[in-house]
Amino acid sequence: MDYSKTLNLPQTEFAMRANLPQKEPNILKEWEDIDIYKKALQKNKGKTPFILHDGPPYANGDIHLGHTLNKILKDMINKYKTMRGFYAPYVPGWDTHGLPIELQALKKLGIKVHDVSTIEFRNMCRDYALEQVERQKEQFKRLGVIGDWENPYLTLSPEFEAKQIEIFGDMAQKGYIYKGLKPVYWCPSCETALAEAEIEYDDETSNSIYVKFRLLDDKGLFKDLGVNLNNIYYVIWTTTTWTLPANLAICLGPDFDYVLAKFDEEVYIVAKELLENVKKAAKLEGEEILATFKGYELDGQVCHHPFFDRESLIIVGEHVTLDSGTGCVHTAPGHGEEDFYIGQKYGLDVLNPVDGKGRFTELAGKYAGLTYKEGNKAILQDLRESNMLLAEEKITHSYPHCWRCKNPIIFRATEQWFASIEGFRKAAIEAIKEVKWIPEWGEDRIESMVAERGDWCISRQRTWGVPIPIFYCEDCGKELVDKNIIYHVAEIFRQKGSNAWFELEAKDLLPEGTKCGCGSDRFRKETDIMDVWFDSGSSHVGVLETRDELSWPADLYIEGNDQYRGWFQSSLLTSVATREKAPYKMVITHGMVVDGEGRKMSKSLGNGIDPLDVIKEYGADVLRLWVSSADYKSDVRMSKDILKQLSEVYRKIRNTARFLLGNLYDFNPDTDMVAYEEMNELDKWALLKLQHLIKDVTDAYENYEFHILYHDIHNFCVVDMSNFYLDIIKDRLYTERPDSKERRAAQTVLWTILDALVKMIAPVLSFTADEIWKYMPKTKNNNYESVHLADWPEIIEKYVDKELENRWDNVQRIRGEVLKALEIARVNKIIGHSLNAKVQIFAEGETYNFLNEIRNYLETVFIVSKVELIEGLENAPENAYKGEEIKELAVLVSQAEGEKCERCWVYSETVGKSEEHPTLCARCLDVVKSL
RNA sequence: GGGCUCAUAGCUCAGACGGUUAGAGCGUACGCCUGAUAAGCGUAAGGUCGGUGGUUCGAUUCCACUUGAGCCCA
Repeated sequence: MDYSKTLNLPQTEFAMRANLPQKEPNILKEWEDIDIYKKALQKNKGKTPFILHDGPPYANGDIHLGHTLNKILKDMINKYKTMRGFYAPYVPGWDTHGLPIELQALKKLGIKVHDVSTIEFRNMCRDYALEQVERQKEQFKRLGVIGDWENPYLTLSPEFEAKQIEIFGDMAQKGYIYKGLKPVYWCPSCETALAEAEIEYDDETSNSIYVKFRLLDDKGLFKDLGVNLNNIYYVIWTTTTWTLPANLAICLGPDFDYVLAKFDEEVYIVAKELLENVKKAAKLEGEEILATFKGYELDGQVCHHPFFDRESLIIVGEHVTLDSGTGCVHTAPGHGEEDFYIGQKYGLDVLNPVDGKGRFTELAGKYAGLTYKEGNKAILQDLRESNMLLAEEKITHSYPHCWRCKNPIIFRATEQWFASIEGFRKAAIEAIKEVKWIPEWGEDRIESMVAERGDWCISRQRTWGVPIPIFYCEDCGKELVDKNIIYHVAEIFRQKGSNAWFELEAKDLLPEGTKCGCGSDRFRKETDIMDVWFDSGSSHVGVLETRDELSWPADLYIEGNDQYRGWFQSSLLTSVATREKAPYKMVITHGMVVDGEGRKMSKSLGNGIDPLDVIKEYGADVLRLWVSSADYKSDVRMSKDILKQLSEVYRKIRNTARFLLGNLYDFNPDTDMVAYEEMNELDKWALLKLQHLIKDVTDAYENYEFHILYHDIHNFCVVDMSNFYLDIIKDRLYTERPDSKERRAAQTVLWTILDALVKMIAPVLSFTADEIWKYMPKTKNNNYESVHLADWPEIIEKYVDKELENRWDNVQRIRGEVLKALEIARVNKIIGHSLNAKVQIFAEGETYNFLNEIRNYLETVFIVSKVELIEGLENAPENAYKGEEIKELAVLVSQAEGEKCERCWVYSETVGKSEEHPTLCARCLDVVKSL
């Protein structure tokens, strides 16, 4: 007779092979069909809100692992919060303006900017951006991210633009917006500003010159040197002669040594390390070192400009290097970015003597009218004649060129709009302190960045963006910066979108009857647009304040650590400037995605991994598991090996769930549950372990430490379940009567565990959890369409029995010793399967007493056919295994006596006693008879 | 060059107010099972805690420097 038919073997349709790439899209479809996002919101309507505000990715290109990490983290948080009963709306967004989209749109259509009108071009950019949004949206959805995909936020939407303009208006009213000069890349032949992405580097031959600046004021530092001050010169080095008219300072490295080197009558100040370099260039020798000073000691001295009747200040800056030159850096804030920033610090003017065509203006005095190239020659000649030129050489170096006309470009100060940070810097730093930063060092990082940053240049000489809503009087040229006018423009944008700025004339954009202070009513529009960081930095208002389901401030922002300078900061600045508070209560940062060696992923290294490929091969749940597995506070690694490991872990969790499902095929939790009090110790122990797991996993979610719960869940599946509890209770599940109390008790435990487990993995393995959910038996009042709509598992305190835990810790220790003894017996061919074994345990003292207490569990827990407990170690034969960890214990393994029961595989001397069922043991006989 | 950050077994992570042989799981090797079966179980091997120096009776844990890596800036 085939007794296997009388066993309760696992049955389930839940497939062992996940086949996620095929299955996930169907689950997505179901979510969409039931509108799971709306349902989850509906369920928690009126409960405490939790607002995670999405940082908008840039709408260009396919998503990469960085997006993947970011979006899945957000999704795990939202799903967890939803299950905890929070009202957690998630409105994803996109950053849709900016240069890369301009460039991509042009490239895609194969046209040049001037081929089309501004409006046409802006519409093309918009179309391109929207196309990219749709593309990325599908990819994000495929990751299993749930949110309001039907209605995301876009920085190009009229409502958003209007809000942004209003923020600008509020800042303007508080006096934070001003116009100033700042150097930008400029092509004199195209007469246009260039962005960094529009620059190509090419070799160029230039004059490399060493110029003397005569000392005017030594601040008393050199008075003991016995040198005529008129003979002391700072020597600078430059390759852009034409920028000398704009020189306002000489910058030294604060910690470098500077020498006063005397050659004949003249004394030159240069960095000690570069003296040889200067001597070589100027063909000098035989110096006398009069003194050495640190750069910071010389700070504040004053020189005379080499050819203008003007001063040049000695300053210090960290950007000075000793790679080349003299260590004394010619500083022209109008012609260099570093020079500009250091100039801001020292309060220097931004002198700009060059016009848009690259010609010197009147500010350049005698050179006015010359092009900068002609100026190069004229200035050089003058320096030679006035004996201010110490040396000259020709050098070939890499120099920026315009990508369009291929001509060399210049750095030139132009008028730009700025947001003054000084006005609200203190408030910003106060606001930072009110925010919870994870990791904690984030607070120091952003604080020091805000403390040290310069003013925010918010204007861009571009087309695809939100216009700066400023007008200029046609008659007197004065700009009109007025909150009411700006709000008026905002309202027009709200109705018509920002294209209105380009479609309408100034008078139609202004409130009726607007007049300049000079009496004129004729105005022209500003042509610059805003920095895209101002766009996304306005999202806390543009999104949180415009949607009924959201509220300001956000509970959480979570982005990569590159956003301290980006979105975290731009959001903070616009928020503090207009609302005196941070727009977020908590900020979490994650690291960047790097390869298996910790190196950044790049095309050239060929070490990149495409999430879309991973989805095709493994499925999105494996990516989600990856996100949960890593400690995202530092950089997160990804490689083929890591993927392999993840899929193993996935498999283990899946198979554990599958085994639980397989043994619940005939279990109805509404009618078959066994009360805790009626369970045996082992079952109670399993429930105890589950309580620990719930506690640890919940804590980990609360602390946003997903890698902790990843390990907890995996360890629970492997150690507590697979290796121990599940292995042990197979016998009971399979061989007892289906409806016996013993089997129902085990099933009650399995069901309780599966129910909690599936909920706890749902935020991570969102697809798999829902698949499991579909197959598992559910109680009437917990029968949601999706696990994502279910409630979080609760800890049941009475299951947390410390004494039970100690006892079973002890059982496990003893089991460890027995398993070693069994393994030795296996190696010696005494047994194969552990059920072949009879185990004799010799013990004394506490150990013996304890074993005696749990005597009835021993066969079960060791999964052997027979255990004999014998008091007294001295009774153990020589060949018995001596406990390694537990000295009061020895184990002797032998082949079990009796016959192997055909049904339960336990060896028993009762086998053969029945004539009807000669191959069954007594226990199975009872069961079979009763069926 | 500057600011911030990271560095524990092949992998992902624990750990310690400084103090006995630094833990887990996976992977690997070997074995068992064939009633979780493209599964399951067992045993074992694996680390001079990135390097150097210092503080200390004692440091992987504290300090300094250094190497490699990442982000931002210059």
